[in-house]
Amino acid sequence: MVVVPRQTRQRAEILDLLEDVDEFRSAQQLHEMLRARGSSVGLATVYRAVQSLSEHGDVDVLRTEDGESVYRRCEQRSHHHHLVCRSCGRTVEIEAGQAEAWAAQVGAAHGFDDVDHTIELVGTCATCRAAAAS
Amino acid sequence: MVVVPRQTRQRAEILDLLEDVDEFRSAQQLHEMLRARGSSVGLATVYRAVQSLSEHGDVDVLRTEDGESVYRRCEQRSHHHHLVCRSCGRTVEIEAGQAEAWAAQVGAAHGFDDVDHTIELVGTCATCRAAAAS
DNA sequence: CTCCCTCTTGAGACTGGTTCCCACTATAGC
DNA sequence: GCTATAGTGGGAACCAGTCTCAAGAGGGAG
Repeated sequence: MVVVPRQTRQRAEILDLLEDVDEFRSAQQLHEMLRARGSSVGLATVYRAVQSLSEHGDVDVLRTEDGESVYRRCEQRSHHHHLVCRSCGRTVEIEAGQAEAWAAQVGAAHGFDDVDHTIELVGTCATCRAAAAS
Repeated sequence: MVVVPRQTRQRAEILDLLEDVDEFRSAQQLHEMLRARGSSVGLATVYRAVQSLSEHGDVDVLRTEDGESVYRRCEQRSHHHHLVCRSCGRTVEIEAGQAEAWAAQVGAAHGFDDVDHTIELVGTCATCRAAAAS
């Protein structure tokens, strides 16, 4: 009962773009980047694409501090978390087995079932720290 | 240089309300609840109040899945995390020493400094699970 | 107790991200 | 190729949250 999205020029271009980008980007940024590349795709289409991609697990979504959704194509298709540089946006995908075990255990201790967790790390990467010290 | 907010009827009423509420609520919900109680406070004022309260650490803020900010008066004034029931909103404040140590360690391993973390747990509490099984 | 400066309030305008609407277009199975 | 059907796009709509600014209140000085 899984619906496979139809293959269109627009979706292909959005996927292409996501391949080339390594940081989390908002739908609007992606839209602008597409126009800059010379391909015209509607903003609504970008939103639809990233949404369906994220539902299928092909891109990861994060909410920025000001509530914007940002998207990124991740290497690992399995469940993982992110360590993001607050200055340059560089992103490292991290395993969180330990933290997840902890989450499950804490949930169980309080009688909670089906415990989902949100774990994200934000810091300053070595490069940016060096740059700031100049 | 810390500015103490002036004491007004509106702020008092908002604090009062927060005392009586045990789940995370949005500014809009709080506003409605105030009107239901018969006290008229502007929506903008509710936003201003919860914002300043959260800056002073008097209430905790969470972002819901759809990007809304929700507020709750917490027992612990020190840094802590939450385990929230996805069905009834019941909230347990939890210590996360283990997870925090892990976060700091992972950050350091990748050369990141000043690593902040976001850790929230959502599950189904025992009461709601029992109710669902009926 | 009063005055007055200053901070706060509140109604409504505004912003910006996101979704909806709907006529038009392009895809894919036949 | 044809056609049913899903996808597209531009603009309107939506909604949480912020801003504006005139009117209202708090609270220290006198």
